[in-house]
Amino acid sequence: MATLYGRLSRRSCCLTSASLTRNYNSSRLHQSNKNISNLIRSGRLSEARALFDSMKHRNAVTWNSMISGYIHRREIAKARQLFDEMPQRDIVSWNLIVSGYFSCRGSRFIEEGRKMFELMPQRDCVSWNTVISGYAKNGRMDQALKFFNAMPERNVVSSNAVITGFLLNGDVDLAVGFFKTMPEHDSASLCALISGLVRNGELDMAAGILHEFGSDDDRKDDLVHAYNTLIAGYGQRGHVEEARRLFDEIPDDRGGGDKGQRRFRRNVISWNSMMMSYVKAGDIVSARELFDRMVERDTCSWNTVISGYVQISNMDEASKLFREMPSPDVLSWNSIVTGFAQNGNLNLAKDFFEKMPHKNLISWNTLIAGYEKNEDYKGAVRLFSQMQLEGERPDKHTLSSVISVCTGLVDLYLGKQIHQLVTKTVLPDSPINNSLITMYSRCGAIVDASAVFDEIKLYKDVITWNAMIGGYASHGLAAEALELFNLMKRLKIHPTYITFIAVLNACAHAGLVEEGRRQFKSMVTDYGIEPRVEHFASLVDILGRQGQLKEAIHLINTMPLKPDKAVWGALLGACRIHNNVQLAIVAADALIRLEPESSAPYVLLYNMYANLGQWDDAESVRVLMEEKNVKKQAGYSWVD
DNA sequence: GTAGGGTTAG
Repeated sequence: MATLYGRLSRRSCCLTSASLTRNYNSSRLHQSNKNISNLIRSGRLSEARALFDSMKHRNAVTWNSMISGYIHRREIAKARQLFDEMPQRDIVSWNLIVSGYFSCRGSRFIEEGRKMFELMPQRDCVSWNTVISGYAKNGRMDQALKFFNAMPERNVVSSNAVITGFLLNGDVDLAVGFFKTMPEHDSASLCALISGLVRNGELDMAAGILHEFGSDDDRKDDLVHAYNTLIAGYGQRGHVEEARRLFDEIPDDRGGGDKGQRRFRRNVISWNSMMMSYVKAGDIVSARELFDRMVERDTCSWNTVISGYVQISNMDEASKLFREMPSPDVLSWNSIVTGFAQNGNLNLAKDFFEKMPHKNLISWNTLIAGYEKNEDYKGAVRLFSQMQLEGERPDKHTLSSVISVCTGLVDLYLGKQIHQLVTKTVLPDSPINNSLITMYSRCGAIVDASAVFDEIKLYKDVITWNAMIGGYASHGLAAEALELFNLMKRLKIHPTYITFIAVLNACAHAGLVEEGRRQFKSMVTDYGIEPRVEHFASLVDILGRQGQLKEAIHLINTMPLKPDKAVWGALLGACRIHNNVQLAIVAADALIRLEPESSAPYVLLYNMYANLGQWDDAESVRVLMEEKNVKKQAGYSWVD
């Protein structure tokens, strides 16, 4: 008995301790794996790697998690290195490495991904779908379809990837046709189709399909996703009524105890999307009404309504909500910084910026753009260097702001440095090129401006043309400006009112009265552009410079718009050139009415009298100025 | 740990 008991207990004791050890080890491994994936999820890749390196025992999941971490960061070389070092690769490792190559830009990577797919010891549905969606996302639908057709067993995911691919290429009809011939749809198929149609601007077609296929019972549980996409799509484009109609079609999620039974009902994203539609339409009252009616709000709900108040510059309400919200994230902070910066309150914007627990690139860009817009150029430059010191890499939004800063500072040296940074770090897009052209021409470097213009091979938008024509005009290069304008017209690029401001300015600088009149007329009759006060100012400038002062004042008296300070300023400048004191008094008088605090008209009149030797009159202008308590501003000299 | 779909900030 005792022997038997002893044997048994010894044996079971043995067994128990072995299995305990095994269990202990496996649960430790499991815990470490979980820690790795949590670290990766929160973006702490190097900590994950340190934990990975410290682990004595690893399994395939450990390796695969680490590989997927590198793939998410687009560090494919490191992912590949781990893949090669891995003692035993399973099918997930292979799928990961294939998807890693396909998610990198460039055909070299895609070919490598395909090569890895072909090397796979075995393949499952995921492997095939990875390749199909990889090709589809890179616009290679020929290859995607080739693999789709060659696949031994397809599932819905395969077809959904094809739909997404068609829609990324803008092939709306192919996508819809493919969807209709699919053997089975699931909620993701419908959602992929709807969101692709929305991206292609086919909102009403999307609504039709949603109503036609959305009533199938088996997908009611996820139908709300498709509705949300379409609500947001209508909202983004300002069709708030259509958005609201869809929102009202979804059964309400508030009150009532039958939540479990009703599968198709509003969720937080439906409410957020509807609020966003109102915010986009500038209807903060309706957005707020929805916000107050919501039962469950998430961070995005708060952010949406806060951004609504920021948009209408109601910073009291925006910051009140910001203080009330439970857990503000980077977006909430960025909205508040945007709001204060837009309202010219740079100090508060900076205060909030410095208090942020986490900053991202957008935080920096927001503040730098705010400084630029408020013309605190030195502050913007300080922030830009601070940003780089703190290891944040500027993107094209940053650089675009900083180029405008150089324009504001008229700092050609800094401008050239930024230009070099642009060439090294980003693919310059239209806004970047346009601000480079403006920067160079403001800094007097018209040759560099036209070099930027000439280097744009692919696409010049109308703003690019305007910037270049305006640059030539302000440098007095009327022939170049007009030549470019003619080229633009030959290329069928439709000029805007800004183009004509530049063209008229060019005529003014070159003394081309008839050409100026002709262009002004052509603007109205050939292009249907309503003349603005700036155009009249240019025309007055054109006439005035050539001494046609009577024609100029007649134009001012008969123009259909109220002449502003640019119009009267042009006349006053012309009077000075041609020594017409009588008319100068009229112009100066009008300018003083518009801007009583400005000293410029007084100084100009004073100098004119002085030039003519009429010192008594000059003195009376100075006395008048003193009486009206106008201070002479820097930059205006008593001496002409 | 791998393939397809939804909302917010510059």
